Amino acid sequence: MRRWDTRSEEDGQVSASPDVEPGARSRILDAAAEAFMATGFAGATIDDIAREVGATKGLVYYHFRSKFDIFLAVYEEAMGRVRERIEVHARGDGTGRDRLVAMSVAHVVNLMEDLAYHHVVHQAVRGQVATALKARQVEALQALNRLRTDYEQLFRTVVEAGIADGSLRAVDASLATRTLLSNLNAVDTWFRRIDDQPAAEVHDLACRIVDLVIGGLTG
Amino acid sequence: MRRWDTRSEEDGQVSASPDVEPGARSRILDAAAEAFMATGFAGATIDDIAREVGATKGLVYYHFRSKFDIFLAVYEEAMGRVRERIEVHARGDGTGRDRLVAMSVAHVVNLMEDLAYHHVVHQAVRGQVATALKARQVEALQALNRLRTDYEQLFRTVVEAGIADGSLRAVDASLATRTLLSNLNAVDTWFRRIDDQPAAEVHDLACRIVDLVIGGLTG
DNA sequence: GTCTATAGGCAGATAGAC
DNA sequence: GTCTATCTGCCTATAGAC
Repeated sequence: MRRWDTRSEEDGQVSASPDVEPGARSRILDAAAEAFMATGFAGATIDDIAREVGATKGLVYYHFRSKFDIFLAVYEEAMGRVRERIEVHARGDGTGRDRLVAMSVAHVVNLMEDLAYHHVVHQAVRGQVATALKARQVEALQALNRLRTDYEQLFRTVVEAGIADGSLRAVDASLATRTLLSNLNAVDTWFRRIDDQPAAEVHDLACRIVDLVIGGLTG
Repeated sequence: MRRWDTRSEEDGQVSASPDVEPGARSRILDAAAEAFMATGFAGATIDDIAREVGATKGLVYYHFRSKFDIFLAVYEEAMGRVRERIEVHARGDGTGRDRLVAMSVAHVVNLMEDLAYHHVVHQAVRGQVATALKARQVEALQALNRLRTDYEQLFRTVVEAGIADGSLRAVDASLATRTLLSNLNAVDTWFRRIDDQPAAEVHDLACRIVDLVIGGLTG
């Protein structure tokens, strides 16, 4: 994937082993995601981000051209991660309903684990980003929004399959998909991960939520 | 209810007849809600709000002490309106499910009609407000958050009633209520009212969404 | 690569004219 | 009541030292 935001090329490939110290770029992205979640894109300052990293502005501007470019990079990272996690479940040979449940659980687990990144996507989707954008930034943003639409399309295909094979009610697939995804995303309103909360607990909660969202409240 | 935000007392009571020109205060609140929705609390400027009203900063600061006080006033207005609309449906003699559906439809219709006000509540709940707050502002915010909690409690009571009378599945009432409300609120992510969209159409859409949220996707 | 210093602009808030 | 003018501080972004 093309990179629009980085100045240096130092960090081009993902670290091979998972337990090496993450590069400055990754740490900045993590810190930025947290800051954007806490006070919104406009409310977060570069100093906030730098402080969270344990550095100063200088570092941040060495790695990114502007605050909005950081936002774009977080957005891209978020979409890449969630897409990768969900895709496997979209294929598979269960009923539409089975696959939809698997995708939904994976989506919610990812949301819970990457909560701050998810919030950034949320802000992007809502369009709550208030800067005078340069042409290349508009382009990059649109490209990411397209990824986001493709992602929704993936869910829609499975919803349609479920209706066709009788494992889901015959509802309006378009409205149902949009409602489903926004319902799943709504978890970010109230969920806050407790320190050291075990993965199994997170997974269990995600399953219960998906059961409520897909199964409904009625018997 | 105590007023913390207004300097003048001119606008103390709501206009008796609905078709008089709304006062400056109301127009500022409407404009502020729109601005906060568009770019977030931090991103919106007082000049944006004033421009939308067709006035200048001076007017805004005559009616409100600070930007955050405007935010509080919008939040209060939003909670007052939605509470009033929902309360009647919580009582009534139907099953828990019937009442829950009625409340949910009313909630979504209100959300669609007061979309911008709803977004402000959303930001408040997420805590995406980034100012150094004065003691009296913290107090006011907490009071409104309490109203918000009470509102959720109203739904929870009905969910519990529905489980008790067998009209709803035996789910965890606390998680179900939180999920239900955040699902309903998630409509604000994608819904945008089309100009002059008739009320009947809005109501119909709300019913279909509530059917999906409460009834689920499975047969 | 990372820091310090600072330029430059914007926006919240106030004072005072009308 | 509403406007204009202005103060003030903060925040993005850059320049240049180390």
